[in-house]
Amino acid sequence: MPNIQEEQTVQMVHPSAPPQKHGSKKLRLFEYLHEALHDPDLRNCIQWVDKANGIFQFVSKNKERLAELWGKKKGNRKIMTYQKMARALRNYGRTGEILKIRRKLMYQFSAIVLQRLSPACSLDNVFYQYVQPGVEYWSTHDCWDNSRFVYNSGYQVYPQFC
DNA sequence: GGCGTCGGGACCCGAA
DNA sequence: CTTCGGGTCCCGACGC
Repeated sequence: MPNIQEEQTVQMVHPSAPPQKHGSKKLRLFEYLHEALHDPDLRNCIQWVDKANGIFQFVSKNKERLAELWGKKKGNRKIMTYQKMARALRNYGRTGEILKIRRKLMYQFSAIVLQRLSPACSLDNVFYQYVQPGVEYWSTHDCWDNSRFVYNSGYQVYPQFC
């Protein structure tokens, strides 16, 4: 099992940092999506495909609604659209925070993010998600095997027909 | 054609 | 005042 240990402590904000008002930290897109995934009212917009591995997907019909909510939450001038939101999502591919899965509207939280988002979640649940801190991840392309969820490295994220 | 995806690039805004 | 992070907005191109 990979050792995803104290990444958290490293990322921790120093106590010397100025306190946030009303707990109003800057909400990150992936945090919002994770929240949305646990909101029953948004199940027609976004839903888990494989919760244990952080794989989720947008619902084609209502993905714009979720995008709009996100845009409002951020107080953007123009209305947020799925296309624009997905642009931000694509940038996560470079940092490895969220990876694109070669399936329609499907993405995956990396293990570190997943862990940061739900500390209560045991590492056992994500043990075969292979994300190492400091390693670069190139999203999509040449990393897909049609028959199953497989990444560049040959990691199998979704054990189905093995 | 429609829908989804991709990535460059300019720009914005709040925090450092 | 400048830099930087994290988007935001627009766009052309491409694949299914």
